[in-house]
Amino acid sequence: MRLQLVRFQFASPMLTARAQQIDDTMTTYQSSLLRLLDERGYIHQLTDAEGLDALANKQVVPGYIGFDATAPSLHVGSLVQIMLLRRLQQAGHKPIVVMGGGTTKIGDPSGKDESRKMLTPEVIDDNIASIRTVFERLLRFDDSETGAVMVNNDEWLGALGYIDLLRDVGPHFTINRMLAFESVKLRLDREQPLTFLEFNYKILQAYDFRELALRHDCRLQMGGSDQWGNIVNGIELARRKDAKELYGVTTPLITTADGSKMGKTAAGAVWLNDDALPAYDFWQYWRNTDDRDVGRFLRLFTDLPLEEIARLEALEGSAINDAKVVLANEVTKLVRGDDAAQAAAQTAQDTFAGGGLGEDLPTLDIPSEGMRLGAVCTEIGFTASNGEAKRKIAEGAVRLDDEAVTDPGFLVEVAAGATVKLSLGKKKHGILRG
RNA sequence: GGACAGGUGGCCGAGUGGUUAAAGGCAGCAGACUGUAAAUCUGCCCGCGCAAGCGUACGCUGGUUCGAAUCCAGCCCUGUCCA
Repeated sequence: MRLQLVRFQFASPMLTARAQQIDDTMTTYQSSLLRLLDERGYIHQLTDAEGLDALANKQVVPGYIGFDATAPSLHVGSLVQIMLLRRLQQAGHKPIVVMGGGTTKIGDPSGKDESRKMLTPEVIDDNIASIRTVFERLLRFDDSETGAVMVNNDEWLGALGYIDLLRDVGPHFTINRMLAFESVKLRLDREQPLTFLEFNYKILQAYDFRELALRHDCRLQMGGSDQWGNIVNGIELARRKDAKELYGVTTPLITTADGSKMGKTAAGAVWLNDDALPAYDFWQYWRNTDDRDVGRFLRLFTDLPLEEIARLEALEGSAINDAKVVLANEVTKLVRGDDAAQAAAQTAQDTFAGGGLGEDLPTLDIPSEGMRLGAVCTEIGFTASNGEAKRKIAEGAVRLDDEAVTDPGFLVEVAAGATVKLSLGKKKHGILRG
């Protein structure tokens, strides 16, 4: 929190020399790629705007973004990067999804307080397979020139011997410069440990870019602003080793208007995979977007035309809620598919506007002998523990069929075949079935 | 290997023998106000139990004491400086 302000001050002049901060006065781009990225708000920094602009105008540019394989699903925090690959493809270029199977074995020190636990190769492979399903909705994978491909950096990192690596790329990194990295400094400033293993992450990331340039003629790496240093490292490495000209783009750190990072809720991360988070909850996340974020998010996370977005964004007062519904519909459609989006929207409509029950709400079967209200709240997932449920009940936050129930011991009974609406607060609604 | 500092609830951070399930802040949840927004005010915020109550908890293991997050010993881990 306290270091956030100096976040973008890169200490080494070497790193910033070729960077170009994008500002309002930036001249318009020639290539449809950079125009698209620029007008939709994806660009934070570019290594060589003119060079990339010219290249994108002249040929299909293969570009990649690296993703973690530490969990079976990515979450909303990665969605900007995924959308960025989608834009790349929309602009007629080739997206390369790099899964960090090899680097996951190490752990990226960026921003993290503590070292990650190491995962077994089997778990990593399963994670990658699961994550791939989301990419398949948002990108077109095929063998054509602009078809997306997914690769695992374990393919090359795994085969690399340590000595070979040291001899090959080691000479191109100085400790002096590595120490200047924000992610490294952060750890040191906090007096937290940074292992040598994690320290090496930077070298491997640079190696990825070079390897992709050789294998897939990849010319562009994109990523979050925290990846700037890694991207520049890769570019430097390829220039020195192979005399290749590569390019980098970073996106702004996408925060919500109240300053927090995207994708965290009390219940946990907002996962992209179907089986990690119900579509209804995913839809609700977007429906609850802060007013100030609506326009920005529509540009970043939907394919709606800019004129349409401008119109929605201009809505004032409670009318902006319509824009939020559109946002929720569109994003859910992209990430979860049409059906899921429609079901979630319909459920929200029925539940909130209609005051009734939507089919897509979480549902719990009540045994014939009944169930205590506190247990019901926890079982359906509205509260984390019975204690919390009881507190909420005592506070008058829990309603059955819109009637507040304040007795934590209340025995919930639902006649066979009947349904009762359970609500906790304004936003959490569910169905109890007899 | 040596000297010093430190390890507290999701995070930050008080607390040096009892009234401490542990100040305060952040995050979170709920109530009021609204628009399923923001801001603000209020309440809640370890677990189990309908409840009385019980069980866990201040790096780990033992010890002192009627009583320990607080004292002692050993160990583990982290940082800083030195070798």
